[in-house]
Formats: sequence, C-alpha cells, structure tokens
Amino acid sequence: MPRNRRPQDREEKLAEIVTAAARLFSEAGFEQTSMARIAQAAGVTPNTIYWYVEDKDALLVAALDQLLGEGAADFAQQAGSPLIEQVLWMLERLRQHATLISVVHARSEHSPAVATWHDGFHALMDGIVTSHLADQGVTAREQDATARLITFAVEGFLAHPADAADTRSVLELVLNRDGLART
Amino acid sequence: MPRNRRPQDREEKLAEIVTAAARLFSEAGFEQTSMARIAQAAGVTPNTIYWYVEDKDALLVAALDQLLGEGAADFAQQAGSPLIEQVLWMLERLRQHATLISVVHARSEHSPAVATWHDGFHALMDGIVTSHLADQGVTAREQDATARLITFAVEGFLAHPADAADTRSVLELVLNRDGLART
DNA sequence: ACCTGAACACCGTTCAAGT
DNA sequence: ACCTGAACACCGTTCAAGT
Repeated sequence: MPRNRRPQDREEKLAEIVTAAARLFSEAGFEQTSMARIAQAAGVTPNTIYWYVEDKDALLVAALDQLLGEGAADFAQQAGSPLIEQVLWMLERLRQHATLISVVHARSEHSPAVATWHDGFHALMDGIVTSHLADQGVTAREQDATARLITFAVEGFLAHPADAADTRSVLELVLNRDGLART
Repeated sequence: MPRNRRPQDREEKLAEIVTAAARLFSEAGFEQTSMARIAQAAGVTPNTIYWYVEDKDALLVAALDQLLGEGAADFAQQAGSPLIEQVLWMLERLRQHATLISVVHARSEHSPAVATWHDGFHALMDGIVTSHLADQGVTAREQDATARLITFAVEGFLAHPADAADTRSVLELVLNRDGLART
C-alpha cells in the first residue's frame, strides 16, 4: 500500500507537465506553444499548471533542465574523446532544440529564472573547454578566450546551421593553433 | 505649391511610425512594445499602422533597415582602419540594439521577411571580413571560416557582454594567427 | 492539497464605416 | 487614399469556488 502517496503523485504530475512542455517548446517553439496547448497535452486545465509552476518562464526552465539532464547522461559516454569531437557531439545533440537558444536569450532579459539557467549553462560549457585546455600548457587567459569562442561558435552554428565540413573547419580554426583539436 | 503632395506625406508618416518603432523596439524590446504603444508614439490609432505595413514583423524589418542605414553611413568613416578595429567599432555601435539580435533570430523562424533581412545582414558582415582577408594571402576556405567565426563572436558578445580587454583578446585569438589583426 | 470555471487585462489583427 | 471605432480570436494569469 502507498506510503506517502501524495508527494509521489505530485512529482509525477509535474513531470508530465514538464515533459509535455519540453516536447512542445522544442517542436513548435516557446511562443507558439500556449499554456492551453501544454495543459491539453498533460491532461489538465490551463490554470492547473499554475499550481505546479510559477509562470511560463519557470516552465521553460524546468523543461530546459529536463532536456539538459537527458543530454548530460549521454555526454558522460564521450568522456575520453578529443575536445573537438565532444563539441561536435554536443552540437549534433543540441541541434534538435536549436530554436530554444534564441528563446533563452530573449527571455533572459526579462526573467531572472531564465537568466540564471542561462548563466549556469554557460558555466557548464566553459568548464568542459577550460578543463581540457588546462591539461595542456595553455595560459589561463587563452583558456578563457578559447572557451568563449567555442561557446559563441556553438551558439552561432545552432542559430545558423552549416554542413559538417564547414562546421569542422571553423572549430579547427579555433582549436588547431597548437594541435589542440587532437587532445 | 505642392506637386504630388500625397506620396511625400505618405513617406513622412511611414518614417514617423518606423522611427517610433525603432526607438521603442531598441529601448523596451520587440515583444514588450505593443502596436498600441507604437501608434501612440506616432500619433495614430493602432489599426492605422496596418495601412502602412503588413504586420509587426514588417515593422521590425523596416526599423532594422533604418537603424542599419544610420550605422552604415557612420561605418564609411572607418574604411581605412584595421579589421579588428572595424569589428570593435561595429560591436560598440550594435551594443545599443543588442536585444534586437535575439529577436531577429527568434522571428526569423516564422517570418520570411525577417529571415531575409537576417540573411542580408550576415552577407554584409561576411563581405566586410572576407574582402579584408582576400587582400592577404588567405585561402578562400580560411576566409569563410574566419568570417563565420567573426560573425559568431559579434553575435556572441552582443548576447553576452564582456569588458573591452576580454573582447579584444577573443578577437585577437581569431585574427592574430598570421598578424591579420593589424591589416 | 489539488483542480476547475469563469473572468481579467492585454495582444496582434481585421473590417465595415467614415472622410 | 487615408484613418478610425468596434470587434475578433487569442494570450498568460488570477481567483473564488469546489472536492
């Protein structure tokens, strides 16, 4: 028989709403997805969503966290490979949610919650790049500049898709200076 | 006495509306600026705007064109200076309208008119960079990769402001490989 | 605690009607 | 040709009321 059944149900219902939101945001876009549409997909009334989340921006953050969590689990598999391959792998993975990046930028200006998520995501990406470069004899200053450039390139390619060859040649331009692409 | 007075008035009124829109979009943001607010600033009724432009996206394009035209006139002064200085100058100039870049990306997905403007803007920037690099002994392939990277860096710095020193060090990372920053 | 029906203030846009 | 008042369909969000 169910001990503490309530919290269990609550988490499940919240997860359903967030999952529905994540799928719809990713497929149809944030603005194009109304709270009513999400509610419909989750089997509730629009105003019910507001019992689970503060507002639509909080729902966006929850959806982003869910998508990021799924991605992070898979990313662990890529631990051993060279930096450029890891970046290309992330790019491929993020491409499905490409429309969400400009949404994050746009909403960050008016939603502190989204801005906080945005900062965290950048810190995560910077950490991946700088930890790679720190193992080489790269100065801290150049680590930071390279990490920034990689982040900009990732966001750039998500906003302006290019074929595999062009993508690789741009990343090599950033990383190949001292053969860093192969590390 | 006024020959063809009508077209004159029409252009003036349109310019008033576009100027009001450009200022409000830039200051308060595209989504935060309602058609009613623009109409108020231009001294007309909201629905009157629809006699001059197709919809809000067309108004965005008109506003972007106006802002770009002002910037292009000033940019001509920078003709002689090194590429890195030209990029830093553009960055400084675009900073005031930084919020519009994520708007352009977001609206491009659903408005062909905005997408077309977006493509044109990138072609413009790519042209500036590649024409600089073509004067050096840089291969076409590296010209393209560098132009893309510069564009991504510009958009990146607009979305994620950095201080002057960091900005310069990132741009130098892209351009300094063969002393290109000084050309 | 959880969910709803009904309403609120607002949005971009349309259209018949005026001049 | 130009402009408006009034309306339309929709939006995110709130709230009193139910269980």
